[in-house]
Amino acid sequence: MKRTKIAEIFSSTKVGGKVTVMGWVRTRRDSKGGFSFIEVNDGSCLSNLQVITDDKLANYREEVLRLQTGCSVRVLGTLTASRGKGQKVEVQAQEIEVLGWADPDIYPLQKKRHSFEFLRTIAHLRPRTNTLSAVARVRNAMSQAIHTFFQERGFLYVHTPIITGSDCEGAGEMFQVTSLDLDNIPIKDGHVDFEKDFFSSPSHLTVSGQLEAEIYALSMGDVYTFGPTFRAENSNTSRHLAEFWMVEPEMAFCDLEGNIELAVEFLKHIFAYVLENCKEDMGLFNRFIDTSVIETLERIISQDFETLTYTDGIEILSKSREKFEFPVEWGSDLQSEHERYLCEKVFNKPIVMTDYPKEIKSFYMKVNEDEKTVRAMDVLVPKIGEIIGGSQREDDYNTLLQRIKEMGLNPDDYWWYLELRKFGSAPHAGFGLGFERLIQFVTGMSNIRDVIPFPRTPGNASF
RNA sequence: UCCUCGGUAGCUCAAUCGGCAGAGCGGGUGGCUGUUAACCACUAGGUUGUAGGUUCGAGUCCUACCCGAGGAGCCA
Repeated sequence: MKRTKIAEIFSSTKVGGKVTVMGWVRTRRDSKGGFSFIEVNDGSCLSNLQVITDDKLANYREEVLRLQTGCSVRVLGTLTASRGKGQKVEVQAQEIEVLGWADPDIYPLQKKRHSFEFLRTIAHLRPRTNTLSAVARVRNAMSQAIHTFFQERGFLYVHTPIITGSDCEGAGEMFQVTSLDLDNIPIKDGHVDFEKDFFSSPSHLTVSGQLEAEIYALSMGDVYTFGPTFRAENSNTSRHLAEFWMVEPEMAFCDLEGNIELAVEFLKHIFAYVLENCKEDMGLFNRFIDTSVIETLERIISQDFETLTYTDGIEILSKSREKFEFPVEWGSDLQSEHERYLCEKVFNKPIVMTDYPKEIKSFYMKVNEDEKTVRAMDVLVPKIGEIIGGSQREDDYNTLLQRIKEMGLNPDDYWWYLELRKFGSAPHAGFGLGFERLIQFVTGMSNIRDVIPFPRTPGNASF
Protein backbone atom coordinates (compact mmCIF):
# COMPACT_ATOMS: atom_id res chain seq x y z
CA MET A 1 0.00 0.00 0.00
CA LYS A 2 2.89 2.37 -0.54
CA ARG A 3 1.68 5.71 -1.79
CA THR A 4 2.83 9.22 -2.56
CA LYS A 5 1.02 12.00 -0.78
CA ILE A 6 -0.41 14.73 -2.96
CA ALA A 7 1.36 17.42 -0.96
CA GLU A 8 4.64 15.73 -1.82
CA ILE A 9 3.78 15.65 -5.52
CA PHE A 10 3.06 19.38 -5.57
CA SER A 11 6.14 20.26 -3.53
CA SER A 12 8.53 18.95 -6.17
CA THR A 13 8.54 19.72 -9.85
CA LYS A 14 9.73 16.37 -11.13
CA VAL A 15 7.63 14.83 -13.86
CA GLY A 16 7.88 11.59 -15.76
CA GLY A 17 7.94 9.19 -12.81
CA LYS A 18 5.36 6.65 -11.79
CA VAL A 19 3.32 7.39 -8.69
CA THR A 20 0.64 5.68 -6.66
CA VAL A 21 -1.86 8.09 -5.16
CA MET A 22 -4.72 7.25 -2.83
CA GLY A 23 -7.47 9.58 -1.83
CA TRP A 24 -11.07 10.64 -2.18
CA VAL A 25 -12.71 11.83 -5.38
CA ARG A 26 -13.86 15.43 -5.24
CA THR A 27 -15.27 15.68 -8.75
CA ARG A 28 -15.26 14.05 -12.15
CA ARG A 29 -15.59 15.69 -15.55
CA ASP A 30 -16.13 13.51 -18.63
CA SER A 31 -15.20 14.04 -22.21
CA LYS A 32 -17.04 12.03 -24.81
CA GLY A 33 -13.71 11.82 -26.54
CA GLY A 34 -13.32 8.83 -24.27
CA PHE A 35 -11.55 10.26 -21.28
CA SER A 36 -12.32 11.85 -17.90
CA PHE A 37 -10.77 14.23 -15.43
CA ILE A 38 -10.90 13.13 -11.82
CA GLU A 39 -9.88 15.38 -8.99
CA VAL A 40 -8.50 13.49 -6.04
CA ASN A 41 -7.81 14.86 -2.56
CA ASP A 42 -5.99 12.98 0.18
CA GLY A 43 -6.03 15.58 2.93
CA SER A 44 -2.28 16.19 2.80
CA CYS A 45 -2.90 19.60 1.26
CA LEU A 46 -5.72 21.79 0.05
CA SER A 47 -5.15 21.24 -3.67
CA ASN A 48 -6.67 18.35 -5.55
CA LEU A 49 -4.63 16.25 -7.93
CA GLN A 50 -6.07 16.06 -11.44
CA VAL A 51 -6.04 12.50 -12.75
CA ILE A 52 -6.57 11.82 -16.44
CA THR A 53 -8.28 8.55 -17.22
CA ASP A 54 -9.25 7.17 -20.60
CA ASP A 55 -11.13 4.24 -22.08
CA LYS A 56 -7.94 2.22 -22.37
CA LEU A 57 -8.45 1.39 -18.70
CA ALA A 58 -10.19 -1.95 -18.33
CA ASN A 59 -12.71 -0.61 -15.85
CA TYR A 60 -13.29 2.79 -17.51
CA ARG A 61 -16.93 2.29 -18.51
CA GLU A 62 -18.03 0.08 -15.65
CA GLU A 63 -16.33 1.94 -12.82
CA VAL A 64 -14.47 5.14 -13.67
CA LEU A 65 -17.55 6.71 -15.27
CA ARG A 66 -19.50 5.92 -12.10
CA LEU A 67 -17.05 7.63 -9.74
CA GLN A 68 -18.68 10.38 -7.70
CA THR A 69 -17.76 12.81 -4.99
CA GLY A 70 -16.69 10.86 -1.92
CA CYS A 71 -15.44 7.63 -3.53
CA SER A 72 -11.99 6.47 -2.45
CA VAL A 73 -9.53 5.36 -5.10
CA ARG A 74 -6.04 4.06 -5.69
CA VAL A 75 -4.43 5.58 -8.77
CA LEU A 76 -1.31 4.29 -10.46
CA GLY A 77 -0.04 6.60 -13.15
CA THR A 78 2.61 8.80 -14.65
CA LEU A 79 3.25 12.28 -13.38
CA THR A 80 3.13 14.65 -16.35
CA ALA A 81 3.10 18.35 -17.06
CA SER A 82 -0.51 19.47 -17.48
CA ARG A 83 -1.82 20.52 -20.89
CA GLY A 84 -4.63 22.47 -19.31
CA LYS A 85 -4.77 25.62 -17.24
CA GLY A 86 -5.22 25.54 -13.51
CA GLN A 87 -2.52 23.07 -12.53
CA LYS A 88 1.09 22.50 -13.38
CA VAL A 89 1.18 18.75 -13.05
CA GLU A 90 -1.33 15.95 -13.35
CA VAL A 91 -1.32 12.18 -13.37
CA GLN A 92 -2.00 10.13 -16.46
CA ALA A 93 -3.60 7.01 -15.01
CA GLN A 94 -2.63 3.50 -15.98
CA GLU A 95 -4.72 1.86 -13.29
CA ILE A 96 -7.59 3.00 -11.14
CA GLU A 97 -8.89 0.84 -8.34
CA VAL A 98 -12.07 1.87 -6.57
CA LEU A 99 -11.49 1.21 -2.90
CA GLY A 100 -14.85 2.43 -1.63
CA TRP A 101 -17.99 3.71 -3.31
CA ALA A 102 -20.11 6.62 -2.05
CA ASP A 103 -23.70 6.45 -3.28
CA PRO A 104 -24.43 10.00 -4.51
CA ASP A 105 -28.12 9.64 -3.60
CA ILE A 106 -27.28 9.47 0.07
CA TYR A 107 -23.72 10.85 0.44
CA PRO A 108 -24.32 14.21 2.14
CA LEU A 109 -21.32 16.12 0.82
CA GLN A 110 -21.70 17.68 -2.58
CA LYS A 111 -19.49 19.59 -4.90
CA LYS A 112 -20.83 22.87 -3.63
CA ARG A 113 -20.79 25.15 -0.64
CA HIS A 114 -22.40 23.84 2.52
CA SER A 115 -23.23 25.87 5.58
CA PHE A 116 -21.06 25.29 8.63
CA GLU A 117 -24.24 24.55 10.60
CA PHE A 118 -25.01 21.65 8.29
CA LEU A 119 -21.43 20.39 8.36
CA ARG A 120 -21.56 20.27 12.16
CA THR A 121 -24.29 17.67 11.88
CA ILE A 122 -21.92 15.47 9.85
CA ALA A 123 -18.72 15.85 11.86
CA HIS A 124 -17.61 12.42 10.62
CA LEU A 125 -17.49 13.71 7.04
CA ARG A 126 -16.77 17.41 7.33
CA PRO A 127 -12.95 17.11 7.35
CA ARG A 128 -13.39 16.05 3.71
CA THR A 129 -14.30 19.64 2.87
CA ASN A 130 -11.80 22.29 1.89
CA THR A 131 -12.38 24.63 4.82
CA LEU A 132 -12.53 22.05 7.58
CA SER A 133 -9.46 20.21 6.30
CA ALA A 134 -7.62 23.54 6.14
CA VAL A 135 -8.63 24.21 9.75
CA ALA A 136 -7.31 20.78 10.74
CA ARG A 137 -3.95 21.41 9.08
CA VAL A 138 -3.61 24.88 10.59
CA ARG A 139 -4.57 23.53 14.00
CA ASN A 140 -1.89 20.89 13.67
CA ALA A 141 0.72 23.47 12.63
CA MET A 142 -0.20 25.70 15.55
CA SER A 143 0.21 22.81 18.01
CA GLN A 144 3.64 22.20 16.56
CA ALA A 145 4.49 25.90 16.82
CA ILE A 146 3.46 25.98 20.47
CA HIS A 147 5.78 23.15 21.40
CA THR A 148 8.73 24.49 19.41
CA PHE A 149 8.28 27.96 20.90
CA PHE A 150 8.53 26.66 24.45
CA GLN A 151 11.07 23.93 23.80
CA GLU A 152 13.42 26.40 22.10
CA ARG A 153 13.26 28.50 25.25
CA GLY A 154 13.95 25.63 27.62
CA PHE A 155 10.43 25.26 28.97
CA LEU A 156 9.46 21.88 30.40
CA TYR A 157 6.24 20.32 29.12
CA VAL A 158 4.26 19.20 32.20
CA HIS A 159 1.24 16.91 32.09
CA THR A 160 -1.14 18.19 34.72
CA PRO A 161 -4.06 15.99 35.78
CA ILE A 162 -7.36 15.83 33.93
CA ILE A 163 -9.17 14.61 37.03
CA THR A 164 -8.76 16.95 39.95
CA GLY A 165 -9.23 16.12 43.59
CA SER A 166 -11.22 18.96 44.97
CA ASP A 167 -13.51 21.73 43.84
CA CYS A 168 -10.93 24.39 44.60
CA GLU A 169 -9.73 25.72 41.30
CA GLY A 170 -12.20 28.54 41.42
CA ALA A 171 -12.76 29.02 37.71
CA GLY A 172 -16.31 28.25 36.72
CA GLU A 173 -18.65 25.29 36.97
CA MET A 174 -17.03 21.87 36.97
CA PHE A 175 -18.03 18.48 35.62
CA GLN A 176 -18.18 15.93 38.39
CA VAL A 177 -16.43 12.60 37.90
CA THR A 178 -17.84 9.58 39.65
CA SER A 179 -18.00 5.82 39.43
CA LEU A 180 -21.02 5.66 41.73
CA ASP A 181 -24.18 4.06 40.40
CA LEU A 182 -26.35 7.12 39.87
CA ASP A 183 -29.51 5.02 40.18
CA ASN A 184 -28.41 3.86 43.60
CA ILE A 185 -26.32 6.54 45.29
CA PRO A 186 -24.90 5.66 48.72
CA ILE A 187 -26.16 8.07 51.37
CA LYS A 188 -24.63 8.80 54.75
CA ASP A 189 -26.13 11.31 57.20
CA GLY A 190 -28.41 12.65 54.47
CA HIS A 191 -25.60 13.36 51.99
CA VAL A 192 -23.87 11.44 49.25
CA ASP A 193 -21.29 9.15 50.79
CA PHE A 194 -18.24 9.97 48.69
CA GLU A 195 -16.17 7.55 50.79
CA LYS A 196 -17.72 4.94 48.52
CA ASP A 197 -16.76 6.79 45.35
CA PHE A 198 -13.69 5.83 43.31
CA PHE A 199 -11.39 8.45 44.80
CA SER A 200 -13.03 8.38 48.24
CA SER A 201 -13.87 12.05 47.79
CA PRO A 202 -15.66 14.25 45.22
CA SER A 203 -13.64 14.70 42.06
CA HIS A 204 -14.00 16.77 38.93
CA LEU A 205 -12.60 17.39 35.47
CA THR A 206 -9.97 20.10 35.52
CA VAL A 207 -10.82 23.69 34.68
CA SER A 208 -7.15 24.69 34.63
CA GLY A 209 -3.75 23.15 35.10
CA GLN A 210 -2.36 26.34 36.55
CA LEU A 211 -2.18 25.43 40.23
CA GLU A 212 -0.33 22.20 39.47
CA ALA A 213 1.85 23.97 36.90
CA GLU A 214 2.93 26.36 39.67
CA ILE A 215 4.27 23.37 41.60
CA TYR A 216 6.55 22.42 38.74
CA ALA A 217 7.52 26.02 38.00
CA LEU A 218 8.67 26.33 41.61
CA SER A 219 10.95 23.33 41.09
CA MET A 220 11.90 23.32 37.43
CA GLY A 221 11.82 27.00 36.52
CA ASP A 222 9.92 27.45 33.25
CA VAL A 223 7.14 25.01 32.42
CA TYR A 224 4.05 24.82 30.27
CA THR A 225 0.96 22.69 29.94
CA PHE A 226 -1.03 22.06 26.80
CA GLY A 227 -4.09 19.92 27.23
CA PRO A 228 -7.86 19.66 27.43
CA THR A 229 -9.87 21.72 29.88
CA PHE A 230 -13.49 21.37 30.89
CA ARG A 231 -16.09 23.93 31.91
CA ALA A 232 -19.68 23.01 32.69
CA GLU A 233 -20.89 26.57 32.10
CA ASN A 234 -24.14 26.83 30.18
CA SER A 235 -22.50 29.08 27.62
CA ASN A 236 -24.03 29.29 24.18
CA THR A 237 -21.76 31.54 22.18
CA SER A 238 -19.47 31.35 19.18
CA ARG A 239 -16.41 31.47 21.44
CA HIS A 240 -17.19 28.98 24.23
CA LEU A 241 -16.82 25.22 24.45
CA ALA A 242 -17.40 22.81 27.33
CA GLU A 243 -14.19 21.00 26.33
CA PHE A 244 -11.36 23.07 24.95
CA TRP A 245 -7.58 23.05 24.82
CA MET A 246 -5.53 25.44 26.87
CA VAL A 247 -1.87 26.42 26.85
CA GLU A 248 -0.56 27.49 30.25
CA PRO A 249 3.05 28.58 30.68
CA GLU A 250 4.25 29.21 34.22
CA MET A 251 7.60 30.82 35.02
CA ALA A 252 9.52 31.04 38.27
CA PHE A 253 11.53 34.20 38.96
CA CYS A 254 9.29 36.15 36.62
CA ASP A 255 7.10 39.20 37.14
CA LEU A 256 4.16 40.63 35.24
CA GLU A 257 6.38 42.44 32.74
CA GLY A 258 8.22 39.23 31.87
CA ASN A 259 4.89 37.48 31.57
CA ILE A 260 3.59 40.05 29.08
CA GLU A 261 6.80 39.88 27.11
CA LEU A 262 6.45 36.12 26.79
CA ALA A 263 2.79 36.34 25.79
CA VAL A 264 3.51 38.83 23.02
CA GLU A 265 6.50 36.88 21.73
CA PHE A 266 4.45 33.72 21.88
CA LEU A 267 1.59 35.10 19.79
CA LYS A 268 3.94 36.58 17.22
CA HIS A 269 5.81 33.29 16.93
CA ILE A 270 2.61 31.31 16.31
CA PHE A 271 1.35 33.79 13.72
CA ALA A 272 4.68 33.87 11.88
CA TYR A 273 4.90 30.09 11.90
CA VAL A 274 1.44 29.67 10.39
CA LEU A 275 2.01 32.31 7.71
CA GLU A 276 5.26 30.59 6.75
CA ASN A 277 4.08 26.98 6.89
CA CYS A 278 0.41 27.10 5.93
CA LYS A 279 0.47 29.44 2.95
CA GLU A 280 -2.06 27.57 0.84
CA ASP A 281 -4.56 27.06 3.66
CA MET A 282 -4.20 30.65 4.83
CA GLY A 283 -4.87 31.70 1.25
CA LEU A 284 -8.21 29.92 1.43
CA PHE A 285 -9.18 31.66 4.67
CA ASN A 286 -8.10 35.00 3.31
CA ARG A 287 -10.17 34.46 0.15
CA PHE A 288 -13.37 32.93 1.50
CA ILE A 289 -13.60 33.43 5.26
CA ASP A 290 -12.12 36.82 6.11
CA THR A 291 -10.27 38.84 3.50
CA SER A 292 -8.18 40.59 6.14
CA VAL A 293 -6.70 37.70 8.15
CA ILE A 294 -3.28 37.57 6.52
CA GLU A 295 -2.84 41.33 6.62
CA THR A 296 -3.96 41.42 10.25
CA LEU A 297 -1.49 38.73 11.28
CA GLU A 298 1.35 40.37 9.36
CA ARG A 299 0.61 43.70 11.00
CA ILE A 300 0.57 42.18 14.47
CA ILE A 301 3.91 40.46 13.90
CA SER A 302 5.59 43.74 12.99
CA GLN A 303 3.87 46.00 15.53
CA ASP A 304 4.04 46.37 19.27
CA PHE A 305 0.95 45.50 21.24
CA GLU A 306 -0.77 48.31 23.07
CA THR A 307 -0.20 47.94 26.80
CA LEU A 308 -2.34 49.90 29.20
CA THR A 309 -3.64 49.58 32.72
CA TYR A 310 -7.26 48.90 33.54
CA THR A 311 -7.44 52.36 35.10
CA ASP A 312 -6.21 53.98 31.86
CA GLY A 313 -8.67 51.88 29.89
CA ILE A 314 -11.56 53.09 32.04
CA GLU A 315 -10.41 56.66 31.53
CA ILE A 316 -10.33 56.32 27.73
CA LEU A 317 -13.76 54.70 27.74
CA SER A 318 -15.38 57.30 29.97
CA LYS A 319 -13.95 60.14 27.87
CA SER A 320 -15.15 58.62 24.61
CA ARG A 321 -18.33 59.77 22.96
CA GLU A 322 -19.37 56.23 22.15
CA LYS A 323 -22.74 55.25 23.58
CA PHE A 324 -22.38 52.05 25.57
CA GLU A 325 -25.20 49.85 26.74
CA PHE A 326 -23.45 49.27 30.04
CA PRO A 327 -21.96 52.08 32.15
CA VAL A 328 -18.20 52.49 32.44
CA GLU A 329 -17.02 52.76 36.01
CA TRP A 330 -13.88 51.91 37.91
CA GLY A 331 -14.34 48.68 39.80
CA SER A 332 -16.64 46.81 37.49
CA ASP A 333 -15.45 44.41 34.84
CA LEU A 334 -15.24 45.58 31.25
CA GLN A 335 -18.11 44.46 29.05
CA SER A 336 -17.55 42.91 25.62
CA GLU A 337 -18.60 46.19 23.99
CA HIS A 338 -15.93 48.05 25.98
CA GLU A 339 -13.18 45.62 25.08
CA ARG A 340 -14.17 45.69 21.43
CA TYR A 341 -14.27 49.47 21.37
CA LEU A 342 -10.74 49.72 22.75
CA CYS A 343 -9.42 46.96 20.53
CA GLU A 344 -11.15 47.72 17.27
CA LYS A 345 -11.88 51.47 17.39
CA VAL A 346 -9.24 53.10 19.57
CA PHE A 347 -6.10 51.04 18.92
CA ASN A 348 -7.06 48.68 16.11
CA LYS A 349 -4.64 46.02 17.34
CA PRO A 350 -4.29 43.59 20.20
CA ILE A 351 -4.10 45.21 23.61
CA VAL A 352 -2.65 44.02 26.88
CA MET A 353 -4.64 45.33 29.80
CA THR A 354 -3.07 45.13 33.24
CA ASP A 355 -3.64 45.87 36.93
CA TYR A 356 -7.33 45.10 37.38
CA PRO A 357 -9.24 45.76 40.61
CA LYS A 358 -8.66 42.81 42.90
CA GLU A 359 -12.38 42.31 43.50
CA ILE A 360 -13.00 41.17 39.94
CA LYS A 361 -9.99 38.86 39.69
CA SER A 362 -8.91 35.54 41.17
CA PHE A 363 -7.48 35.05 44.66
CA TYR A 364 -4.06 33.89 43.47
CA MET A 365 -3.09 37.11 41.69
CA LYS A 366 -0.42 39.26 43.31
CA VAL A 367 -1.77 42.31 45.06
CA ASN A 368 -0.17 45.63 44.09
CA GLU A 369 1.20 48.10 46.62
CA ASP A 370 -1.95 50.21 46.24
CA GLU A 371 -3.79 47.19 47.73
CA LYS A 372 -6.63 47.85 45.28
CA THR A 373 -5.37 46.25 42.12
CA VAL A 374 -3.68 43.00 41.20
CA ARG A 375 -0.88 42.15 38.78
CA ALA A 376 -3.20 40.68 36.19
CA MET A 377 -3.07 40.92 32.45
CA ASP A 378 -5.57 40.11 29.72
CA VAL A 379 -4.65 40.05 26.06
CA LEU A 380 -7.61 41.21 23.98
CA VAL A 381 -7.80 40.83 20.22
CA PRO A 382 -10.27 42.28 17.72
CA LYS A 383 -13.44 40.22 17.12
CA ILE A 384 -12.65 37.43 19.58
CA GLY A 385 -12.02 39.43 22.75
CA GLU A 386 -10.05 37.83 25.56
CA ILE A 387 -7.58 35.31 24.22
CA ILE A 388 -5.13 35.23 27.11
CA GLY A 389 -5.66 35.73 30.81
CA GLY A 390 -2.71 35.72 33.16
CA SER A 391 -1.01 37.25 36.15
CA GLN A 392 1.93 37.41 38.45
CA ARG A 393 1.01 35.05 41.30
CA GLU A 394 0.79 36.05 44.92
CA ASP A 395 3.98 34.70 46.48
CA ASP A 396 3.56 36.08 49.99
CA TYR A 397 2.13 33.47 52.36
CA ASN A 398 0.15 35.80 54.61
CA THR A 399 -1.29 37.88 51.78
CA LEU A 400 -2.40 34.76 49.92
CA LEU A 401 -3.97 33.29 53.03
CA GLN A 402 -5.86 36.50 53.61
CA ARG A 403 -7.04 36.63 49.98
CA ILE A 404 -8.31 33.04 50.19
CA LYS A 405 -10.32 33.93 53.27
CA GLU A 406 -11.60 37.18 51.73
CA MET A 407 -12.96 35.25 48.76
CA GLY A 408 -14.83 32.92 51.09
CA LEU A 409 -12.66 29.92 50.25
CA ASN A 410 -11.44 27.29 52.69
CA PRO A 411 -7.64 27.50 53.31
CA ASP A 412 -7.57 23.77 54.09
CA ASP A 413 -8.40 23.04 50.46
CA TYR A 414 -5.30 24.99 49.43
CA TRP A 415 -2.82 23.64 51.94
CA TRP A 416 -0.25 22.54 49.37
CA TYR A 417 -0.71 25.70 47.32
CA LEU A 418 -0.03 27.74 50.45
CA GLU A 419 3.00 25.62 51.37
CA LEU A 420 4.65 26.64 48.09
CA ARG A 421 4.74 30.13 49.66
CA LYS A 422 6.04 28.79 52.93
CA PHE A 423 9.07 26.92 51.59
CA GLY A 424 11.36 28.77 49.22
CA SER A 425 8.69 31.01 47.76
CA ALA A 426 9.65 32.98 44.67
CA PRO A 427 8.04 35.49 42.36
CA HIS A 428 6.40 33.68 39.50
CA ALA A 429 3.90 34.36 36.75
CA GLY A 430 2.00 32.70 33.95
CA PHE A 431 -1.00 32.82 31.70
CA GLY A 432 -3.68 30.71 30.09
CA LEU A 433 -4.38 30.82 26.38
CA GLY A 434 -7.49 29.41 24.76
CA PHE A 435 -6.17 27.36 21.87
CA GLU A 436 -9.42 27.33 19.88
CA ARG A 437 -9.81 31.09 20.21
CA LEU A 438 -6.31 31.48 18.85
CA ILE A 439 -7.22 29.26 15.90
CA GLN A 440 -10.32 31.37 15.35
CA PHE A 441 -8.23 34.48 15.27
CA VAL A 442 -5.67 33.01 12.88
CA THR A 443 -8.19 31.51 10.44
CA GLY A 444 -10.97 34.08 10.72
CA MET A 445 -13.47 31.28 11.44
CA SER A 446 -16.34 32.94 13.26
CA ASN A 447 -17.61 29.95 15.26
CA ILE A 448 -15.39 28.10 17.72
CA ARG A 449 -17.30 24.86 16.97
CA ASP A 450 -15.67 24.81 13.54
CA VAL A 451 -12.06 24.95 14.72
CA ILE A 452 -12.18 21.85 16.95
CA PRO A 453 -12.83 18.44 15.39
CA PHE A 454 -15.60 17.40 17.75
CA PRO A 455 -17.12 20.33 19.64
CA ARG A 456 -18.74 19.76 23.03
CA THR A 457 -21.38 22.34 23.90
CA PRO A 458 -24.46 22.36 26.14
CA GLY A 459 -26.77 19.65 24.86
CA ASN A 460 -24.31 18.22 22.36
CA ALA A 461 -21.57 15.61 22.78
CA SER A 462 -22.20 13.69 19.54
CA PHE A 463 -19.40 11.88 17.73
C1' U B 1 -29.60 31.19 31.47
C1' C B 2 -31.65 35.91 28.99
C1' C B 3 -32.82 38.76 24.32
C1' U B 4 -33.48 38.63 18.92
C1' C B 5 -33.98 35.94 14.43
C1' G B 6 -34.77 31.41 11.98
C1' G B 7 -36.52 25.87 10.79
C1' U B 8 -39.91 24.81 3.32
C1' A B 9 -36.81 19.16 -1.86
C1' G B 10 -30.36 15.76 -0.48
C1' C B 11 -27.99 21.11 0.10
C1' U B 12 -28.62 26.76 -0.23
C1' C B 13 -32.83 29.54 -0.31
C1' A B 14 -37.74 32.00 -2.44
C1' A B 15 -43.15 31.91 -1.83
C1' U B 16 -46.62 39.47 -1.96
C1' C B 17 -52.63 40.59 1.95
C1' G B 18 -54.15 33.80 4.69
C1' G B 19 -55.85 31.45 -1.60
C1' C B 20 -52.60 25.81 -6.96
C1' A B 21 -45.37 24.19 -3.19
C1' G B 22 -40.95 27.23 -6.41
C1' A B 23 -35.65 28.19 -8.11
C1' G B 24 -30.45 27.21 -8.17
C1' C B 25 -27.10 23.50 -6.95
C1' G B 26 -26.80 18.19 -6.26
C1' G B 27 -28.99 13.18 -8.43
C1' G B 28 -30.77 10.37 -13.02
C1' U B 29 -31.04 10.20 -18.62
C1' G B 30 -29.26 12.13 -23.28
C1' G B 31 -25.92 15.60 -25.88
C1' C B 32 -21.19 18.40 -26.25
C1' U B 33 -16.22 19.78 -24.91
C1' G B 34 -8.22 19.08 -22.55
C1' U B 35 -12.04 19.80 -18.80
C1' U B 36 -11.39 22.46 -14.06
C1' A B 37 -17.61 26.08 -9.50
C1' A B 38 -17.56 22.87 -16.95
C1' C B 39 -21.72 23.64 -20.44
C1' C B 40 -26.88 22.45 -23.00
C1' A B 41 -31.69 19.69 -22.88
C1' C B 42 -35.03 16.58 -20.38
C1' U B 43 -36.41 14.24 -15.72
C1' A B 44 -37.32 12.51 -10.66
C1' G B 45 -37.53 14.60 -5.89
C1' G B 46 -42.16 17.68 -0.42
C1' U B 47 -46.10 14.94 6.30
C1' U B 48 -43.28 23.20 5.06
C1' G B 49 -39.28 21.15 12.88
C1' U B 50 -43.20 18.69 16.49
C1' A B 51 -48.08 18.89 18.89
C1' G B 52 -52.44 21.53 19.25
C1' G B 53 -55.68 25.83 17.93
C1' U B 54 -58.25 29.86 14.73
C1' U B 55 -60.32 29.73 9.61
C1' C B 56 -64.36 27.88 4.02
C1' G B 57 -59.01 27.60 3.40
C1' A B 58 -52.56 27.92 7.12
C1' G B 59 -45.66 27.46 4.75
C1' U B 60 -48.04 32.24 6.22
C1' C B 61 -52.02 33.84 12.14
C1' C B 62 -52.17 32.03 17.74
C1' U B 63 -50.20 28.67 21.96
C1' A B 64 -46.66 25.16 23.79
C1' C B 65 -42.40 22.43 22.92
C1' C B 66 -37.82 20.83 20.12
C1' C B 67 -33.61 22.31 17.27
C1' G B 68 -30.21 26.00 15.07
C1' A B 69 -27.88 30.93 14.52
C1' G B 70 -26.50 35.92 16.24
C1' G B 71 -25.95 38.95 20.62
C1' A B 72 -25.46 39.18 26.18
C1' G B 73 -23.72 37.03 30.75
C1' C B 74 -19.69 33.60 32.37
C1' C B 75 -14.78 32.98 30.62
C1' A B 76 -10.04 30.94 27.62
